Amino acid sequence: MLDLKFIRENPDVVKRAAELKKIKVDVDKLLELDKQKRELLKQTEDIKAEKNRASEQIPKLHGENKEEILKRMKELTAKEKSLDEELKQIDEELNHLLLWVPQIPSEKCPPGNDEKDYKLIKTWGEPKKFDFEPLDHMTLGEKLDMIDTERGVKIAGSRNYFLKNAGVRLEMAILMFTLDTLAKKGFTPFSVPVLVEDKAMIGTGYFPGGEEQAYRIDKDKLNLIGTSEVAVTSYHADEILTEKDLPKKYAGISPCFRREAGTYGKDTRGLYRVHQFQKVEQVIICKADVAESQKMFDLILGNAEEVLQALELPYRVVAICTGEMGQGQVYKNDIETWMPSRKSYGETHSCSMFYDFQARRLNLRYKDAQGKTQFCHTLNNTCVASPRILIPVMEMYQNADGTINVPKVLQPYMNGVKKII
RNA sequence: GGAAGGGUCGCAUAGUGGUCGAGUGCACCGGUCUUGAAAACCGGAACCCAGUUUUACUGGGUCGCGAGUUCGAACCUCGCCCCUUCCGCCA
Repeated sequence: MLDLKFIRENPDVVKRAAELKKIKVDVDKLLELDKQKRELLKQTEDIKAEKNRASEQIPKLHGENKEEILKRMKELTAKEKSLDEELKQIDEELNHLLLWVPQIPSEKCPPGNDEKDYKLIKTWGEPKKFDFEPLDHMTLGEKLDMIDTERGVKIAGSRNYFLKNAGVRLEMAILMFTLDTLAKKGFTPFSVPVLVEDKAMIGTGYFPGGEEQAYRIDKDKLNLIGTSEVAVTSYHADEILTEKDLPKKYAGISPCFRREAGTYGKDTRGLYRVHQFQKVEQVIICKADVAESQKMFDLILGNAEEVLQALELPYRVVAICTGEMGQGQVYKNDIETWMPSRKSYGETHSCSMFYDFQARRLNLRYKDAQGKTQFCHTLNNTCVASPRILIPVMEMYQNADGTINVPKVLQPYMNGVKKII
């Protein structure tokens, strides 16, 4: 959500942002409603002020004077009621429109509409050259009895899977290694509710607009989260934090659920695109300062890179173009990790900064050093997501005989096992 | 799921229709006093919206949320949410 004052003063900037992000929102209508609202507000507040003054007098009055003023009060109340009704309608419409207004993308974002327009920021490591014909993670997983998608689909439909045996242990090892890495850097781990109310989905910017991507438990009006970001960023909603307690560095771990609507027929083989996965997510809540936000962005991007480097997986970092950015994002980088079976880099991480977009929706504030109350800035980045990360791990570490070496840093998390056979 | 009790400015509480413009205690911030601290005393302090002459002032709103009764609601009525205790069920 943007500050209404900002929209009033910069309508063209807002319209341009909506165009770049391909979001349909009638800014002129919004400003017209805003104007109407303020006019009505003035009228109803004048009436309320008169009523308040009269209320003080009434107990002191008697007889005719009193009858007269009571009559006047009745009239005022009737007028007030109809104005309030009108105001309520306009306010509802205004708030609805406001929820669609996008955050202004940073100047640094490459313009464009799809992956072709991403800008390469950096690459790390070299795609591996095998001296044998490498297998893909599915073939390896079936051979080593680590993955069973056939039965996953049998009981849960397409894009579902079982992990088994070393598959389970490998996933848990990666998650625990990542959580430990973050804990050492002062991140507080969170295990979160995966079913949340609408306000958390709206607060983090997923609703309205993302309803088709979320599983919905209608009976209880709850939604399955697609990322622990939703719960962790909402953790301090409606609170006023203190500047000296910022930044908050949080690490959420949770199962994540995505309907993958509109991706029919895309990435159907293997563990790349599935309905349920596990993720360790970094969430930052910091003071409202652009330089501080940038610093935090670099920090959480660096943390994710550090995990990939520890796993010795080649990757690259790309800047996402405006047309592919979310409504609330100011700037976004993806990390793509080399996946031999795809013969390309595949998205494994997504790092976003929001400035105060989410904080405004969540009513998440802090008192600054001068004692002024301000909206916080928020950011988040994947630290690791499984099973997608299992694709490069299994494929990069495979041997000619179909066994898989366990990355060195994960061995302590696998009871010292060095090789999956 | 059933029964009872409860939700007031950080915490604890007072408040049963107008003087609540929400009192008191603790905690907090500033000051006086003190070598310093404590104590004592004095003062201050929430949040949201609108407007203006914009480091300030004025008006409006906020006692879990929403509606109703009334000239007027923290207070009365109804609905909802949440918490506590007991019973039932249960990983």
